[in-house]
Amino acid sequence: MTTAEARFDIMDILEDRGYRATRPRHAVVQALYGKPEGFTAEEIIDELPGVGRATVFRTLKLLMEVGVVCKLNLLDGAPRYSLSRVEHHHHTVCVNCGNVGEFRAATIERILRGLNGDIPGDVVGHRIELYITCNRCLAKRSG
Amino acid sequence: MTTAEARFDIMDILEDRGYRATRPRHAVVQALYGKPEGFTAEEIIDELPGVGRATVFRTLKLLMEVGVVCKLNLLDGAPRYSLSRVEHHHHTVCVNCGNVGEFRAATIERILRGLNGDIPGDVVGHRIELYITCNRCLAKRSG
DNA sequence: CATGAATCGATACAGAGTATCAAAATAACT
DNA sequence: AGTTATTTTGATACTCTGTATCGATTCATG
Repeated sequence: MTTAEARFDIMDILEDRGYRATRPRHAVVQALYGKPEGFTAEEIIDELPGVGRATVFRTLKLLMEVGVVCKLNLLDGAPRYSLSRVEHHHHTVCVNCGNVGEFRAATIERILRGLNGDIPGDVVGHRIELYITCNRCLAKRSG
Repeated sequence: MTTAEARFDIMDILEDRGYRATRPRHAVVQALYGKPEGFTAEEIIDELPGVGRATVFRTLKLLMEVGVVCKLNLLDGAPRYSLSRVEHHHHTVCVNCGNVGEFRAATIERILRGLNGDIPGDVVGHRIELYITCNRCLAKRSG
């Protein structure tokens, strides 16, 4: 799937859910494609001076609602967003530079489902974050 | 371990690391023992009018540093703190009432360690949150 | 008890996100 | 195309969570 195609896919998802495919939303979605390793809301706001601050946050919230954007926290709690590439996944977060990646681990999903009896309630979801030092930061450090 | 003993343990941990066992810190630590299911910073601040806002946050940060308090986020991102009872653990968070619990799952730790080859970097830590509807909320809902 | 370091409280500030609301864009319907 | 109803937008003020600053206080030590 190319970037352009993917972008229109996302706009289609919004329209399918009854949201309008407006110019500001297009702008935000397009900006996200330049951020394969995660981004902050402020980054997007700065890159799109024509789009209001509130609209950027509203659009990110919308995209999270429809499942194409995830929000996560760096180790120090700083918020970071990430465009989802695969359906169900979890995140690696570099503790050094903050870059975000995705990974899947079906075994873990299975274990978490099996855990249900040990948990005082009904499991409705989960979140896993792997904190790493990414290869780029490792290289920089040794080089 | 009783509450009182545990409380002094925490103060000991602080002293062992070179921090002073002051009256405000005692007050915060004691307050946490009344919150077995998690708490917000604001709750503690309100309960301890004699302790300054900044000091409560400073103490929570200190306690996180020495590993006896964890900070986590509800599904909506609202921050919540939790006193740790066991060494390495993860959290259950009720999506309805926000109560926090702990669980351990050695199998998952093992899998995550084994994942190292599939991850573009060095794994330095992880975080797992199980979102649940807790038994109390289930009971309320059906009752 | 004097001295210096650690800690405190008050307060101002910062970062991230939301509420409000009038104006603009869009869709739907003649 | 023109009118109307609805959604969305941008500006701005505000909230919430936490931090920086700084003079005053407390504490450990000699």
